[in-house]
Amino acid sequence: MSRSDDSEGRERDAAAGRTRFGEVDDQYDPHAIEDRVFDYWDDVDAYEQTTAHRSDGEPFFFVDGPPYTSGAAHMGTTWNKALKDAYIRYLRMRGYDVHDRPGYDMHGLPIETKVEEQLGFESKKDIIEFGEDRFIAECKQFAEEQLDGLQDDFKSFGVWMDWDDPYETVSPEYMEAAWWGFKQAHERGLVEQGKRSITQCPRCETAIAKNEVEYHEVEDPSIYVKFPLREAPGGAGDDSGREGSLVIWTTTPWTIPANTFVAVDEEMTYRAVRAEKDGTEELLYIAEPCVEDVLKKGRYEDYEIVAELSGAEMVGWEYEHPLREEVPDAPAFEGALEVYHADYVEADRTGLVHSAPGHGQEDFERGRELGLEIFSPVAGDGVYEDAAGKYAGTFVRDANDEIIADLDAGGHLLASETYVHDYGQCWRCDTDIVFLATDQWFITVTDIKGELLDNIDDSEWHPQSARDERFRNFVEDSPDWNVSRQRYWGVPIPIWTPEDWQGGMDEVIVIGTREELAERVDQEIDPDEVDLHKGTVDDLTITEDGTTYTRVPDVFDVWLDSSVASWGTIGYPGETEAFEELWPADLIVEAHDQTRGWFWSQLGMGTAALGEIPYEEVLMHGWALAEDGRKMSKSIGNVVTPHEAMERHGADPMRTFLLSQNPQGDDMRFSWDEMAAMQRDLNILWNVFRFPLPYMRMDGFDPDAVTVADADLERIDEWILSRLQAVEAEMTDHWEAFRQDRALEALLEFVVEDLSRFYVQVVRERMWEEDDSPSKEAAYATVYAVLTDVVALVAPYAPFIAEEIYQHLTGETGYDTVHMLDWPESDGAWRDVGLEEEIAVVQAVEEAGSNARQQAERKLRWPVKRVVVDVDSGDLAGAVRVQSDLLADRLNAREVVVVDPGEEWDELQYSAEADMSVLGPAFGERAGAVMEALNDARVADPTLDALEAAVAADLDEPVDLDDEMVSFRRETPGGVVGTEFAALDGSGVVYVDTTLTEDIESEGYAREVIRRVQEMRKDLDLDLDERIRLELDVADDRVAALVRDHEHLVAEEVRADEFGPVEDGHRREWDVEGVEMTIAIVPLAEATA
RNA sequence: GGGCCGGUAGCUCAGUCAGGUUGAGCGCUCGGCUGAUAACCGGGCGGUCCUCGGUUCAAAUCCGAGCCGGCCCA
Repeated sequence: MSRSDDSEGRERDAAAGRTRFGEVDDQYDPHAIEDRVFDYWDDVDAYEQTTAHRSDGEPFFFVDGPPYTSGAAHMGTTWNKALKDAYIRYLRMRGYDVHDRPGYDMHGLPIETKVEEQLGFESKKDIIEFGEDRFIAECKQFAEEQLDGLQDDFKSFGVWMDWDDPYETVSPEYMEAAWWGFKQAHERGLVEQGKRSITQCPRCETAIAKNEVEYHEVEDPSIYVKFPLREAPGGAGDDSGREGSLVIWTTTPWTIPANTFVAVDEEMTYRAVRAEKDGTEELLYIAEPCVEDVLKKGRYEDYEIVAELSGAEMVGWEYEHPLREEVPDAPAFEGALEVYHADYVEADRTGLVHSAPGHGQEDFERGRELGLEIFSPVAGDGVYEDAAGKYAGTFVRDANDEIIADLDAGGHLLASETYVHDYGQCWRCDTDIVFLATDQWFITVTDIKGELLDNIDDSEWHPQSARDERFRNFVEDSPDWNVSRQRYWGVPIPIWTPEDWQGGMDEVIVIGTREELAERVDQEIDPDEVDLHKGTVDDLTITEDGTTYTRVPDVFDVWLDSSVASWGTIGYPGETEAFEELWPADLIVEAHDQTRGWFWSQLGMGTAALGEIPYEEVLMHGWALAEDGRKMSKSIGNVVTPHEAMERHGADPMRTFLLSQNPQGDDMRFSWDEMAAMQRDLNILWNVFRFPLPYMRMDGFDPDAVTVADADLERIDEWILSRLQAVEAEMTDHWEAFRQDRALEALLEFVVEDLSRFYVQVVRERMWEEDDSPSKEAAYATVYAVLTDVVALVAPYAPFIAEEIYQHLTGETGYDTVHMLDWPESDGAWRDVGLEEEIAVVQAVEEAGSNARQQAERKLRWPVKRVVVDVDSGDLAGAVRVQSDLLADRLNAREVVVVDPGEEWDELQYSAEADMSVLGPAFGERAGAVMEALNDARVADPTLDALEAAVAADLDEPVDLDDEMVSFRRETPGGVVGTEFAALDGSGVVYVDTTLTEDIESEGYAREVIRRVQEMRKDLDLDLDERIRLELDVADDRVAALVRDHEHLVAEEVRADEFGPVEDGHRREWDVEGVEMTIAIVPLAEATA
C-alpha cells in the first residue's frame, strides 16, 4: 500500500482512483472531489465503459427534449437534465442499454431576433440587404455557439449523455426527418393552405405561435361607435329598413375599416332607446344591462325606452359601414354589414360586437361559418394596403387617431376614452401583435382529433392526472396547426407549387427525403452533401410533365422541428435499423409547459405521420421557482443560476437538492437552506465512509477475504444489513413509481439515522480494539458491505462522491467506475423484521434514557448505577432483555433492569395531589387535615384503597375518597428520574438512577481525563497508534485518588505506556467540574529519541 | 375570463386519494458528545392547516364561494 504524505502524491493516487483505503480529505469538499473525479473519468473513459458495459442489455429508448439554443442553462433546465441523468443512470444500473443522445433545438425566430439585435437590424429589409444566405450563416453560428455553452453547462454537473454526437435540428439528416414527417401527413391529406386569423408580429413580419405571445398591460383607445342602420331604400312605404344606430365598442379602431358584421346574442334582451343630447334626439340599440352605462359615456341628458326586443329579432338587420367614404373598398359583398348571432357576445360594454373576420380570431371563425368573404387590408408588416383607401401606407396603430377623428366627423363616435388592459406582444421583440387573416400552411389535426385522443391513452404519464385532465383538455380544444413562418432560419417547407396554382393539394409536390429531392429537381445536387436551408433549396425547381414547380418561400414553425425528434434522433428515414428496433420512445421527461409544446407537437406529428403517439411514458415535472415562490425573473431580480449554486455548494449537493424534489407536476421552490442541508447529509455519508478507513488500513483489512457471508456477525451488524435490505426494496419501489425524491429520502434517512447516528456509534469501540478479533473483522465486513451498496444507491443522485468513495473502497478490485454497478437488489435472506423491531425498542429506550439523564443533569461520560425499564408489554420486555448489554452501553449504565408487565418496580411510590374544590365541600372543616395527609402520603400502588389506608393511618380515622378528589403522581426514589416512551405496540418508563458511588465518580473523572488527553493528542496530530508518556497533576487530592483508581483505563484509552513527569511535552491546564488539572503528554518515540 | 396545479411551524415539505389529538428536516434555543471532531447527538420553543360558508358526532382532509402563487389557454 502506498502511503504518501505530500499532497501532490495524494492527489495523484486519488486521481488514479485505485488506492484501496487510501487517505482521504478530512473535510467533505465537493469541488475537490469533482475535480478529481472528472479527471479520473477522463483517464478511464468511464462513460464509454459504462455504455459499453450495457450494450448487450435490453434497449431503452430515451428521447431528450431538445433545449432551445439561446442563452445559458437556468435552474429549470438544470433540474430537467439532472432528472434525465438520474433516471438514465438508474436504468443503466437496472441493466438497460439506454439511448442517451442529447438534442438541441436550433432553428427559429428567437435566434433570428438575437442575431438581428447583434447586427443592429430593425426589419426584414435589413436582412434582405445583408443577404439571406449570410443571415442564415450568422444564425447557424450563433446557435452552435449557444450549443457549446449548453453542453458545457450540462457536463459541469455530471450529466452523462452522448455529448460527442448530439442531434441538431439544423443538420441535413434531422431536417430530412422533418420533411419526411410532413410528407407523411400530406399523403394522409392533412396538409392544406388556407387563410387563418393568425397572431402576427408586424416587426418580425411573420406569424408567431400563440404561446410566443406575451401579455402585458397597455393603454389603448376605447371607443363607442354608432353604426347607422340602413334606411329603407324604398322610402316611407318600404319597411325593409329602419332608423337609428347599433352601438359597438372596440379597443382597436384600426380594425373598423374591415368591419364585416355586427354580432348579437339571440337570447339577450336589447333596448331601443331614444336619447337626447344638446337638443337632438337619437335612436340607439344597446343591450339592456348596458343602456345606463353607454348613455353616460355619451353624456346624454335624457332618454326613453322605445322598444325592447331579443337579439334574435335583430338578426338580419342591415347597416351602413361607418367609414365608407374613407374606405370605399370596405366590405359590401353579399351578406356583409348585417347583424348575426355569435356565441362570443356578452352583456358587456354594449352587447353588440363589431366583427372583422380579417382580424379577430373568433370573428374569423364565425365569418367562415357564415360563408362571408374575409377582408383584411393589412400587410404582414402591419401597414394598410391600398384596399384600406385613405389609410393605405399607414401603420395600423398609427392610424387609430385619424380613424377616431373620421368617425367623429361622420357623426359616428358616441364616446372616446382610453382603456388599460393586457394585450399580446411578440415575446422576442415586445411589439404589439396584430391579428391578420393571411395565407398559411396547416396540418389539419382537427381532422384526426379522435385519433389523437385515442392515442393519448397509449401513453402513461406521471402524474397520470396531467394526461387525463390538462393534456386531454388541451388536445380537445386544439385548432389546426399553422406550421408556416415567413422567415429565414428554419426548415424550409418542402412544398413545390406549379405556376398558376389554384390551391389544390393534388397539384403540389411535397418532397420527403434528400434522395427524392436530388432525383426530382432540375438542378444537379448531391443528396449526401446538400444543405437543406433556404439558401440552397429556394433556387431548386422541379419540372414534370412540362410544368415547372417552385418552392413556397416559407419555413416551418420551429415547433415542428422538435416534433419529429423521436425519429430524427435516430436518423430516420436516412437510417432505418434503429427506428425499427427502438421506436417509439420509452420515456420522455419534460416540464408541464410542454403539454402545449413538445408533448403536444409530438402527439400531433406522430399521429399525422405514423398514426401513433411517439412516446410511451412521460415524466412531467414542474418549474423551478425562486425562493419567494415566484418565477425566477431578471426583472424581479430573484434569479439563482446553476453556476452560482455549484460555486456555493458543488455539483453533487445541487443535484441532490434538485432530485430531492417531487418530479411529478409540482413546481419546485428553490432553497439555499435545503441545498445546504443536502450538503450536510452528504457530509455525513463522507464521514461514515472515512471513519473506518484508518483502522482498516492499519489492520490490513481485506474485504475479499472477510465478507459478511462468513464473518462472525453480531446482532447489530445483522440489524444494519437487514435495514439496508429494507431501504433497497423501498427505494426500488419509489424509483419504479418515478418518485426518486422519496427513494432519496429513504436513503438519506438510512445513512443519517441508522448508519451514522446508530450503527457507527455502536461499532466505534469494536474498531478501536488494537488486537485482531472476529468482532472487529465482522464490523469491518459489515461497514464495507453497507457502504458498497450505499454508493450504488447514491450514484444516480451524486455521481461524484459516489465515485470517490467507491474507488477508495474497491481499489483495483472493482469496476473502473461506480456507474457500472448493478442496482442493489434487496436480499431477503438478510432481512430480519424481528431484529429491526428489537433495535427500534432499543432506540426508543435510549432516547427516553437520554432525556432522563438530561433532566438529572448527569452527562453521558459519567456512568449511572442502573437503568430500570418498566414496560407494559411482553414484547417490549423481551426486546429490552435481549438487548440489555447494548442498552447498558448506549446509556453508559452499570446495569439494566426490566420490570415486566403486571409487575411494579418496588422502589416506586405514588403521591396524591388533592383537589380542594372537591375536598372542601366533602370534608368541611376536616378538609385541611385530609389535604395535608394526602400530600404526605406515599403509596406503592396508585389506587384509592391504598391511599385511603395511608391517610387513615396518618389521621387515625377512616376517610372516604373518590376519583374526583385526587390525582396520582409518580414518586421516584432520590437520584432517579423517569421518562416515558412508546415502541412497538406498547409503552413504558425508563428510570435512570444517577446515585453517585465512589466507583462511579472514579470512572467519571477518569473519563474526563481521557477526553482531555485525547484532545491533546489531537493538538499534536499524533497517529492513532502513537504511544505517549503522560503527566497528570490534579489539584484536589480526593479526585486525584479517584482518577488513580482507573489509571489502567486511562492508560489503555489514551495509549499511555508511561506515567510520570514530562519535559518539553505538550502541556495544558484544565478545569474539570471545578477541579484544576494540569496534563502534559509527549510521544514516546520523541521522548526516547 | 377559462383549464390544471399548489397554499400546513420563521424556511422547505409530508399528511389530503380512504374524515378521528397535524408530522419531519432546516432555523432558533438549551444541553450533551469529543480519535467521524471546522464533524456529530439530544431536549425545548414554534401552527387562525390561505379565507369564508356548508356536509358530518367529528374536516388540514369532503363540498361550495373567494383570495394568493405557478403553468397553459383566451
